[in-house]
Amino acid sequence: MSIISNLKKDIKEYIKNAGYEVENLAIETSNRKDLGEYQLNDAMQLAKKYKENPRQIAEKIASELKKDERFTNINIAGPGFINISLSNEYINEILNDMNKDLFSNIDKREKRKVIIDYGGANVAKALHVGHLRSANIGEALKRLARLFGYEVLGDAHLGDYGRPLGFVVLEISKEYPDLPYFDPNYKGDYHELSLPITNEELEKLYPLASSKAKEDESYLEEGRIITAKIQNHERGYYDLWKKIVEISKADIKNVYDILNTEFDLWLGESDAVEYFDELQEIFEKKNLLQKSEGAVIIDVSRNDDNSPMPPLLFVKSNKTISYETTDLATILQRKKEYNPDEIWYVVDGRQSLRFEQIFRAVRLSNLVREDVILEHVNFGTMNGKDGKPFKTRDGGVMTLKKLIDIVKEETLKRISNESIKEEEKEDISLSVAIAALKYADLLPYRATDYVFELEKFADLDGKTGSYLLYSTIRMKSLLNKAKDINYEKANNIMGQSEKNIVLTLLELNNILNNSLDSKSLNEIAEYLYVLTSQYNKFYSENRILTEENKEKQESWLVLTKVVYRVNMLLLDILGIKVPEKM
RNA sequence: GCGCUCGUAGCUCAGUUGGAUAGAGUGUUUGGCUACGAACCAAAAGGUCAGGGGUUCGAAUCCCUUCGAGCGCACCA
Repeated sequence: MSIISNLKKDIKEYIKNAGYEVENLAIETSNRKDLGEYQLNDAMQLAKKYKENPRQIAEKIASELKKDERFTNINIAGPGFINISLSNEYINEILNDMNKDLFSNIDKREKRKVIIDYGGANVAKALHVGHLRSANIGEALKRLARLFGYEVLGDAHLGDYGRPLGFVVLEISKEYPDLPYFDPNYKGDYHELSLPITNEELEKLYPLASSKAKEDESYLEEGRIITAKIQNHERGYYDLWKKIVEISKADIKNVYDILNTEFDLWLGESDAVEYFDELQEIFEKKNLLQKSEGAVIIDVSRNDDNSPMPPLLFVKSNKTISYETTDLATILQRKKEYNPDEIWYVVDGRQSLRFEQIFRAVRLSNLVREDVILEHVNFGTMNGKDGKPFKTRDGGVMTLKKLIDIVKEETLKRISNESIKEEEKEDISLSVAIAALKYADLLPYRATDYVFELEKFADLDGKTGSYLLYSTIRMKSLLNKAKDINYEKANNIMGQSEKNIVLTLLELNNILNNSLDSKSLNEIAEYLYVLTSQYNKFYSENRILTEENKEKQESWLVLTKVVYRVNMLLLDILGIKVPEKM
């Protein structure tokens, strides 16, 4: 068990000895550091429950706490706040314990199998800034859950099955009508053909087709027909579509690689379609399918709904499968192939109604066990400064590649370290740029609506990814220079700056648990900054390598090592790689 | 119209199972490199927590209300 959990358990015991029972201990780091390091707020809450004077309760608890020599400076203030500080001996003990084994200070959880759906990339469409959050949050949640002992599969869940693909194929048929894919007499093997179209060209086709469709009804109809042809696996069209997916997937993977985002599964919507018939059977047996306006729908409304709940569209009136149905089929697929305990959908919050419909349909049909958790891990919408969906200055979409390039240019300018060779600068500036981007993206609370500002991401001073990298690299550099010094144990952590760092380290387990519970990374991002800036303050106040008091030096090096390792752990969870130098 | 989310420093955001004096970064002003890496450190200034009412020992946090913003409301995925 982690030190902090042990500590809480013991305090609960003291409260019990004083004659009171608490479920969740109300202890937190004090915001009155002049009075104590921790504040225990249970006395006031117990006063209501036991109908006693809170000051008297606090007195009784405090006298129990005073028996423990780990605590010092126990005092009572206001209506019944109990202030507690930790003894120097205990502070040193905490640090040594973390140095011995960092991971034993993180409370593991019962193993669960989780699939996280956090891709959202669409075939033949460039990844844009809107995909950043999904990738960053999903990837970090995957790593965080694994730290706690979960078995996690990340799925890219490619958008490879809708009308956009029909439009892209339609547009190719207009521009390259001579391709064998459109020749009904072609008998050869499509697999061996190479498509004379690059990914960049593919990405331009859908917007083009889409704008044409808006003006031209017959063009729209052609697109619908082709979409149906692909969905019906019609020879030629289906093969061309598979080729497009292949080209596009390679490019998407490339960008995800740069973002340190690694999927275990690269399934797409199309992979779930083979489960459609079985899905339909399940819903039919339960009598859940109804005909309405030429479509097949599922009524997912309930009597206690306080607003109209639209039905889930199962099959559209043009006989194609809706997005929601594809998701239902995917759930069936996941159940049969992976049998997860939980599925998390890291998707923009604007889709919450849709997920509500899907989840209701799952429950109505008992598609999965009742105890399987399905959760829409929603995140805030990305807008421009004007509050409208983000656009670049010329009104276009900011692609992720473009954004990465812009930030990389900024970081390149900042490299002033003379020991860095020209040929290393490219890699280093990219690493720093990715760190800056990911950190800026993960710092706000997950569900907060996102105001996208280029300056916010390109900023390299203050509370940024580059600050964390710089500081962490500096710690590593210091530890390297101290490698001939023998240091194993801290017993001289005395100064306030040093003690504050250990107190922050003590919070690690709480922070990680809170993050997993809220499925938001902002607490970890904030914690990294607090820990790092506390360390930097300490660093600027002391000269470790030339310190003559060897006990002090040894303690400081242990402290540096633990902070360094915590930083490396947390940066890894956020999906941020640390370069050797910068 | 109905529903969801929200309104905190000039700007961008934390803080919401109710805790003491509401925080950070940035920007502004100022100080610190002959230094273990100054992409750093220190300090100052900056607030009616959108307005009003309520609940209680205590409210940015919970309830009611007004104003304002964003999003969603079956055949786009």
